[in-house]
Amino acid sequence: MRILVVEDEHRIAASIKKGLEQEKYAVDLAYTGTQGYDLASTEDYDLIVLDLMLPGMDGISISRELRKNKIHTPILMLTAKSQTQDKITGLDAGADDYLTKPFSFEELLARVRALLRRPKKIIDDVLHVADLTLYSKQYEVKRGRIPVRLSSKEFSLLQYLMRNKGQILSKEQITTHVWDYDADILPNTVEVYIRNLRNKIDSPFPQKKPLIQTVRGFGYRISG
Amino acid sequence: MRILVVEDEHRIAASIKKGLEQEKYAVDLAYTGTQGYDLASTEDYDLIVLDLMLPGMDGISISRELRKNKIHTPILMLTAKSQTQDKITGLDAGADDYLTKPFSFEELLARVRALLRRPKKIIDDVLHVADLTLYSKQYEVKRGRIPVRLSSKEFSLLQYLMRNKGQILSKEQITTHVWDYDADILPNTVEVYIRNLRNKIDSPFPQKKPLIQTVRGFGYRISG
DNA sequence: TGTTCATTTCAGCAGAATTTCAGCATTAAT
DNA sequence: ATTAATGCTGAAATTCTGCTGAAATGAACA
Repeated sequence: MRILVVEDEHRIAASIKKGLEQEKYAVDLAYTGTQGYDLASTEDYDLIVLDLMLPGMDGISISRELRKNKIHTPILMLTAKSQTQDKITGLDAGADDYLTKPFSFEELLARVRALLRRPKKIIDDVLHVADLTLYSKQYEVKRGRIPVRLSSKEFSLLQYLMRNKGQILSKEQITTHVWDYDADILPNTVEVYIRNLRNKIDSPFPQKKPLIQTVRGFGYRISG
Repeated sequence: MRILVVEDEHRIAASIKKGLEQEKYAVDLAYTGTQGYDLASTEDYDLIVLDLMLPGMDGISISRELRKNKIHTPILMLTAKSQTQDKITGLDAGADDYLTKPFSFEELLARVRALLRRPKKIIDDVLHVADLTLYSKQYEVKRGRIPVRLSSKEFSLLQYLMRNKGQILSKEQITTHVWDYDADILPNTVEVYIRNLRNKIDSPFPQKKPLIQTVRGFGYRISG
């Protein structure tokens, strides 16, 4: 799957690229509107992630021009504020979905997958690891029959771990996926949140095998 | 009997159309998800045959959106693989039956007939949560036997909460559902309306368990 | 025009969540 | 055994969220 990211803020662009590449997508970057438009109209992408405000040629114009030229690559528009008007104009211009900054990488990924129509992602509404269950829609987590109360960050982190159960996830991977792209998070923060999670899903059940494992030097993993 | 078939593979779509027309059904075709959704939400069909994988908008989203908008036309979902998980998700999303590809036309016909025979579901006019009752047509709300006077926004908000009872609804979800699409509403407005509702349906009944719950970091939920 | 009611915003507060910090513990490598 | 590096922990610092009383705005209507 090839994805083109058109975003003038290099830092954000780089962070998106990195995250998507970890998900095994092939990512090209463009930093200006014109460059983005040229690539989009000459190369064959599966998805275009398009910033609304760009030097050279703004996102809406690009979108409109591409559609006019019968290029129907799905477009995910990034907009700075939740300006309803922007959203409408963007969708009018041919964007397929939009995302309001700032967003966490998981949100971006969810939209990307939706646009690429991966049926896989539809499945993960309810996640299981051993007797731990996470209901994404209800924001509910249970160990066996016991409900577990989590804060929203704790919830996102657990969700990310469970979506990748059995896999070792580095602290860096965790921060790029669970936090907003512009969050400047110390690795220690992840450690603290891991501890919080353990205190809520492992420590209260000493008779059960702990689910969250530390893999020294690499990261963390959840498995049953 | 009017049937809408949403299927991107033209060959399959044409074949279904032909077969159904031989059975004296009136058949419309849509080749993309968005087109399908538009037709389904504006025209009055007796049945929708919906492919799961579609360009533009997948079957599950269409299904979910239609149900959300109180369109209860029976849906027969066509799925490529016999993924149980897909089926469950599909049923959750409001589909009434399934058919796994590839199928014979006779199988399809059997399901179509079964679904058309079913008595039409009655739309939920009267909503209940514990002893709270909301009469949509009458714009009337009662806690037990006591009538409660609500403003129109309060009413819409309560209706939305009750239609999704037990589910956590974020402030953003609430604003997009209860307010006009172009309303630019602060999250605080939702907070204020929640307070108003509480003052009318919970606070006056201190002996009863409050129905509206805050789930910090996620949103609000009504449940009995 | 004024009055009333509904709607929306504002500003301040309290408490919760998030993040950092500094010291300690554990591990792996010499 | 010594030493870095890495991870863990309690607690403090900071930021964020939700709640609230009250004010501003808007709409309906006499």
